[in-house]
Amino acid sequence: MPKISNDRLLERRARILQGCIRCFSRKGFHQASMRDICDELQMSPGGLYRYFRSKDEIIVTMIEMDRMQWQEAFAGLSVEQSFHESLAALTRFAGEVEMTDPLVGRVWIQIYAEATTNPVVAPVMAEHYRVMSLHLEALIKRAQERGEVCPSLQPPALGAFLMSAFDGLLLRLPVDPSADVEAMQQSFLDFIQRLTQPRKEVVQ
Amino acid sequence: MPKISNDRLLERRARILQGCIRCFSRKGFHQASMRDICDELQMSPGGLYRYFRSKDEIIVTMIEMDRMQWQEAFAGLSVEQSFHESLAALTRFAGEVEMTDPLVGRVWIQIYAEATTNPVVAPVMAEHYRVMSLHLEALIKRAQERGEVCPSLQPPALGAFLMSAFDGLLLRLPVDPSADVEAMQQSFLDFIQRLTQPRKEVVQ
DNA sequence: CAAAGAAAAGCGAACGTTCGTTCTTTTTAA
DNA sequence: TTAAAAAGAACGAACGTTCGCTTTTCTTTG
Repeated sequence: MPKISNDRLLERRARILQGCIRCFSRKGFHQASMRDICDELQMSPGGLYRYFRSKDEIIVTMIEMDRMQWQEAFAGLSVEQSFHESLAALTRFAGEVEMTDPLVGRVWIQIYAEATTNPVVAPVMAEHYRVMSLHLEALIKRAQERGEVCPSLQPPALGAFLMSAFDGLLLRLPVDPSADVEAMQQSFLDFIQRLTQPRKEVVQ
Repeated sequence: MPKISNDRLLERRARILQGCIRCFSRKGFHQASMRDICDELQMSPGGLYRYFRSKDEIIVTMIEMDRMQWQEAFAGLSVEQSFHESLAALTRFAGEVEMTDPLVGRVWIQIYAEATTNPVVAPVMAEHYRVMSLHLEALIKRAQERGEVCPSLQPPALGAFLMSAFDGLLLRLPVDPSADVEAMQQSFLDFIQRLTQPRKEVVQ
């Protein structure tokens, strides 16, 4: 009874998701048909549907995998790192998993779009966003306690600002072919450093 | 010979676009069928296709209409306004045409998504983004010449940062039901004020 | 230790819908 | 009377998904 091992199953699903990213980034979520995905992966519809019950489940799984990766990224931050070192590390991580590979960035815009109308995707995406926001706000609060970030800045508002800035970068990349992701990320970090540093008046 | 007048034709097209916004925001660009749009507008496919040659042309027209509106918004800025008054005015405009009505915000995410893969939409969106960026950079340069914005900040990088922040807000709204658009816009403006104000060292 | 057996894994044709668009027909208004 | 405008039936293509069949692979057994 050749029941696939759990590791093999996860590996298969991961491989399928990679193929889906290629297809979605090439044609878009709804333009890429299940047949396209099958062709890309050299498998049959029947085989594909053994690993994902529906097209929606594919996109939902993508979001959940991303959430797990971000969870690890936040967990991997050291308390010894400064606020700006932490932000830089997170930015580097974002670049690696979402932006440097232009394929993934495109797919993320499509996931956001899908979440606006698809009732299966919406709650998963909302939860993803909520968790990310909380992580970022916690990071800001800690930085304020250590005097690295001006205490007059409200963590929820500042967190929203930072998240929006980097999310917005995601929107720009496919539309601006001349954009240099890493240079932009670095300049964003510089701006944030300048914005958040405590004022002399406040320190005194 | 009832040939429609030019005004009436434009009015018709505008009404159709409004209906499309309702449909797209409800179901998404690809999930909303031409039939859905016809039902929403109480017209027939034949009638609809008299005003738009294809579904792509609808979304392209939406982008071009938006570009014209923004062109007017930038043109309407007074040279007497301070940089931050100008930004506030633009933000208010963005709120009115794109964010306060949650329908439109959703549709814009879909337009971005469509632009990542649809070869008809992509160049129109790229041009839209390019023009917006140039306007914003020009505004920043003028502000620097008048000493309202720290001259050490690079206009292209700062412009990209500001645009990303507000674009990112667009992404957040449908995903975060608790978000208060206007409060967030205000806090963003405050952050930008703090970020851009000239430093004492530089002024001296 | 091979061969039988069983059940999961994989396949791909086929399903019923629905899609964007076209085209012929009817209505409308000058 | 006439030509534009609106209507809506009809088109072929393509969609996500299903389902019955074949292949593969591991356990069990002689």
